[in-house]
Amino acid sequence: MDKPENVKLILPIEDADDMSGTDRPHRGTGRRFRGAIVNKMGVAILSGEYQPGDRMRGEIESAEALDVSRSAYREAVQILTAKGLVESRPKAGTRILPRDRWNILDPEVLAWAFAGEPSAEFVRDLFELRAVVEPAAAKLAAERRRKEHLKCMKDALGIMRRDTLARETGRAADRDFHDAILRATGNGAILALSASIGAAVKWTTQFKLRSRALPRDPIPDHVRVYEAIAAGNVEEAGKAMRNLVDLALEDTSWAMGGDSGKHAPQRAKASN
Amino acid sequence: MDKPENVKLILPIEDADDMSGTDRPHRGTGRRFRGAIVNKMGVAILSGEYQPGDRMRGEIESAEALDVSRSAYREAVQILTAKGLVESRPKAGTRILPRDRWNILDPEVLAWAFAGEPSAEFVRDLFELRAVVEPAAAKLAAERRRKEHLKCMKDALGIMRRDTLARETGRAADRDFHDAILRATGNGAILALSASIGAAVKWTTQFKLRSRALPRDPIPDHVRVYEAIAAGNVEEAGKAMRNLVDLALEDTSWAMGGDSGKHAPQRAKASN
DNA sequence: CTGACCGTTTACTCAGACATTTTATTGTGT
DNA sequence: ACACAATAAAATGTCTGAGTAAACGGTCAG
Repeated sequence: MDKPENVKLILPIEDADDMSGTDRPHRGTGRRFRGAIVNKMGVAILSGEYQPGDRMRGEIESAEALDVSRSAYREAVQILTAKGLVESRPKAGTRILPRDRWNILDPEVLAWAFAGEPSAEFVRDLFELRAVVEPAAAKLAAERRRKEHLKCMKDALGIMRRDTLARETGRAADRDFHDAILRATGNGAILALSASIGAAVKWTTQFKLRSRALPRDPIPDHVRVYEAIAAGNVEEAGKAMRNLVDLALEDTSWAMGGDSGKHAPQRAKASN
Repeated sequence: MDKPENVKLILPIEDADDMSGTDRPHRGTGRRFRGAIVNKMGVAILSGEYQPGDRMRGEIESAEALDVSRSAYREAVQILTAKGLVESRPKAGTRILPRDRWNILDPEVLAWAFAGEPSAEFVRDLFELRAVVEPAAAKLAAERRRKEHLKCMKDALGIMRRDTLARETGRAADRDFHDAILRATGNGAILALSASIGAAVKWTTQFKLRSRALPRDPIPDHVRVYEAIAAGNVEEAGKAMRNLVDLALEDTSWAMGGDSGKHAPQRAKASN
């Protein structure tokens, strides 16, 4: 198994900021800098340090500032280009693209967005996507689930019950549960949203943990979804999942500081 | 094992001037090969020419086969890595990743998938995603649409009426219409699905054109969606859009040969 | 049969140079 | 004075060549 990304800066002990004249002995050739640079720049862009339209400094200058060769820096920029974050042209330089060109559903981009404090607006957007996709996914899963999917969900539920959302293992099981549902749809396109949904799920629990000492027990809601899917009850699966997401949204928007949306009436549809 | 020697890579679309006749000693440097290589390899992977698990040949060999320098080849591979198509490690070489790690919602990846004949299964998946997202998006749009969104939709409808789906301009207007709805949701995460939805829309019309000499007139369905959104009628917008997508799915699955609309045991593929 | 060792293969990085593209400026003609 | 073409400069794109670190696969000892 591979986890999304353990983003620790592999950059050597000295940071990019130049230490006074300490030159290491032939530091790092062949050490996989590229990933570190990409992470650094990705987080810088997603956090708003560089803003859309800004022009970055030239390749030579940037590479020197990061203390890497121009090739390594260029490969990093190519990756950012591939994710729609920047664009480079021969004389115009490398510019940050407007937000609507970013591939924010890319797992790595998503991780960069959540490396800092994501904006309330962004979290709300992800939640809305979740509210759109997950109930429909549950309905599809109820039609097409196989034994192995049910086993995954059941195992995840067991771990959630045992460890609760207070432990990381429990939170991971929560994500696994939702991921299993997406897999059970048998739809690759929907499964590709796993990272996005997972991020929203993760932040649900984050906000829950922050806001209340004793959060609502999530197990019953999850069990209802599981049982409906196991029974092949399509409509009930959709309803149960919708209820689950609505409750999560309620908790989260409440914890994020009351009425966070620029689009006001979110609470109105919560009529169960 | 031997790859054809004259794999003249497809030069950037803008210029295919020389390069085919006289082989100069100073063959084109500084000509933006990277994008061409990425496209070539991306299409090769998405079309199944390289299959998941396959190991590509080494950098030097591949670069020579493509007749570019190692740097250009490497930058291309980095882009494929960024999109989750391949993974390279020092001694293991560069391998194609399993399908479920591909970022198939990435606009470029999607384009590569449709560069060849996409599999019926893939088109079905995209359609299901569309059926999930678009009705919900229409409901959100009915709540939050602004004048400029309505204008976009109206303009697109006008062009569709004038040019029909027989002309490319008309088909582009169709995509613009659906895109405007996604923009009207005011949700960046949902808007990021624009490329995926657009691809599904595009193939709807493709299949329509192939199958019937006189396809169903799409205008009335679109008008119903537009009017519901303009009127702010949330439920009606959702219903109208669901109806539109259902009809499109009907046409498409019929044109794609048989009952591929239902997720039946159509595992016709060998080896999963 | 298990575990540690070691060489080979491969990607990763560095460095310096040149070509190309694009923008900004200048010059010219009407 | 304005439009348009030629030119200069700045940045990315590419090439070459070399050395380094990491992971795989076999080998050998326990």
